[in-house]
Amino acid sequence: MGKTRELSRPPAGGAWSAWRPIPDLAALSADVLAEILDGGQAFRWHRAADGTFLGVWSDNIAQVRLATEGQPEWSAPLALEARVARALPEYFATGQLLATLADTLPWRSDAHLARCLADFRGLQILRQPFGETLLGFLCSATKQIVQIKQMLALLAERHGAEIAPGHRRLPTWPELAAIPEEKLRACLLGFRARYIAQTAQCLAAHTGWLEETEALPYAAAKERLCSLPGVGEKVADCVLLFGAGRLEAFPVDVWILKTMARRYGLDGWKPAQVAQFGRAHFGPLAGLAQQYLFAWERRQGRLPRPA
DNA sequence: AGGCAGGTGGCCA
DNA sequence: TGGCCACCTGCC
Repeated sequence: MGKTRELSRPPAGGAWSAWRPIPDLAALSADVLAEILDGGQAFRWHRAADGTFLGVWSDNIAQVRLATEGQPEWSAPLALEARVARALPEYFATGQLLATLADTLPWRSDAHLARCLADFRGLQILRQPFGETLLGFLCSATKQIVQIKQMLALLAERHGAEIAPGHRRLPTWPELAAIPEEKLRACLLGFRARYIAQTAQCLAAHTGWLEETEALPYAAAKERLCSLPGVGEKVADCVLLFGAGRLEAFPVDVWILKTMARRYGLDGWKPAQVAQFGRAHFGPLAGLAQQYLFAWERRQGRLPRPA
């Protein structure tokens, strides 16, 4: 194991820093790490054959892997090392102490939730850059993770600034506003290209709109997000959960609909009803609970797996 | 080979 | 409110 790791070629990006532990992040299983980085929260992490993940967010690039004891560790291109070191704690939301928080979920009265928590201990909700999270979930309509990743990879490759040799960030919203819809469409976006183009125009017309929205309380922030073209309740909740740390957001998509029907007997319930049930049953950490439920169903093979 | 896909918006009763 | 359908097109 150690040998193949040493023999495998480092990715592009020039010289890479030495591996260091991610501070304040407890040991994880490989399954849980994969759920965090490649389970539908973020779409710019790619797993190499040896299990190492390579990801980009804002102007940051990092590799992440598990040391032998399961301790997550990271490495960055030397030129970005200091910046990444600063950005990592926020991105992994290590200040949230979710392992402790998760204990306040109603697992004592919910046997299914209890086994999800036990099996995926350490599952973390990322705190991604708000604008990039919005872009990612605008791409997500009726697409699976593999394809969303493909769209964003193309957007970055063709329209994003280079941040290290061989690596490009996602285009910013001001940059997106300058791209004709046709060029967006060419990045495999399909009808989502129009949503992104129109949203970019909205944002360009209102400087500071995103930053203000991110700072608003949950309900007000969600309402504002839903006023953007292509953003409905589900997308807004995903953006707030994965891009703003609003753990009370409980996105309801077709999969959570199936999961809740199967595990909680909610057959035939409509999305709005399931959302209300979720908030009432799971409480202020409903979004975290949801991520555990997803992890469980994916392992059962009831959810599409990322490539 | 052809349907389907991790939503949203618009239109109709 | 509630249900239905178009929207793009790459992938299994």
